[in-house]
Amino acid sequence: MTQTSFCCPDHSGAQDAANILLQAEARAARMGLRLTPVRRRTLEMLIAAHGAMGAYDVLECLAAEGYGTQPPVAYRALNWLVENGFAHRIRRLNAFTACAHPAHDHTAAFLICATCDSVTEAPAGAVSAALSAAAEAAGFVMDRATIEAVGRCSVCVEGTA
Amino acid sequence: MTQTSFCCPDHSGAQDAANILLQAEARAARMGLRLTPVRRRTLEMLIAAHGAMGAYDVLECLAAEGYGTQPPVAYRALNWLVENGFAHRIRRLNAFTACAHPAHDHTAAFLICATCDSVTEAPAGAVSAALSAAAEAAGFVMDRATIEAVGRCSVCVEGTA
DNA sequence: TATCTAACGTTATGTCATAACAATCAAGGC
DNA sequence: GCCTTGATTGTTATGACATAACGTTAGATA
Ligand SMILES: [Zn+2]
Ligand SMILES: [Zn+2]
Ligand SMILES: [Zn+2]
Ligand SMILES: [Zn+2]
Repeated sequence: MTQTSFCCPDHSGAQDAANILLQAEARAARMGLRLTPVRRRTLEMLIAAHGAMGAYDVLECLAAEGYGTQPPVAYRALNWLVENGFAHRIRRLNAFTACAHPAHDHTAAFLICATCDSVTEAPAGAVSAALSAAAEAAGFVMDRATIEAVGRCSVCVEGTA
Repeated sequence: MTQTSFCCPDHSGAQDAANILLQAEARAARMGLRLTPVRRRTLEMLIAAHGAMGAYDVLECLAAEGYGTQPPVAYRALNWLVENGFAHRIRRLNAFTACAHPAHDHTAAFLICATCDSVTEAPAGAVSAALSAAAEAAGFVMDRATIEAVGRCSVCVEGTA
């Protein structure tokens, strides 16, 4: 796997795959987090997938490479990656995707294309702030958020227009 | 069922249950939508539940009242309600909730309390606008969105402080 | 080395959701 | 009225997603 950049316009501004992995490794070392073989391989898969993967897709790959063959193996690795900021869960798709910016903590928003199924991580600072403000108006203290938009990506909009 | 107002502070500003149902009926009539017995009963349940209900919870109630006993019965009613703006789906909970403002189309945000499991629908105009803007910056055209915050509601914050 | 804990793997089960098809019902044209 | 047509409701069966519980292994600690 020597891919050094993404292939579609949706990701023109994203870090390339190798760079994402480097950021993740640096962060794991810095925080004393154990990026074990299963976890690391799972993360590599998510990065290479260039989009969202279901837990059972991940499991299939892991099993083919000699790791465990049962669902908890995939779910444990995926949940650990999510909890530690290396990946995100896309609830609308019941799927997971590698974080594009694992170097720093952040709330992410996802742009899900209804036509080509692509998933793009977008900066959600302003959105998160607006949501937090709306919550505060109701006396609600926000810990974390799920923010997902469904529509058409730039490629598919072009095709339709 | 003659409840005319909600019981907890989280909903102090919400329309009361009967009023929500009236709004929904008016809207159905106005738009020529068929609020059939199963659909109407399902909506009433969601309103009375005063929070989110899983599809299988709904199914259990419907079955007990003489409607169908199999999952598609509940899912069809729930999906119809969601598609036509009478209810919302809470993805984080794999559950559904009655729309608090069925009179007009809107993007909703949900405040999910991690302590007491309450779910509150909050106005999401500003949040949706911010998300739409972030999407547009990526050339993405947003159709609809899932916006859910997890944290602690005003009641539970009080208790902890 | 002895001990402790995190991580891994398994079996088994639970929960959520839909495909496919048959029966029924409401509305419009004859 | 009677038939056609599409929407709605019901069923059986299956698929997809996720976790509980427990034993084993591997790394760290003393
Ligand atoms: Zn991220
Ligand atoms: Zn697309
Ligand atoms: Zn609503
Ligand atoms: Zn609460």
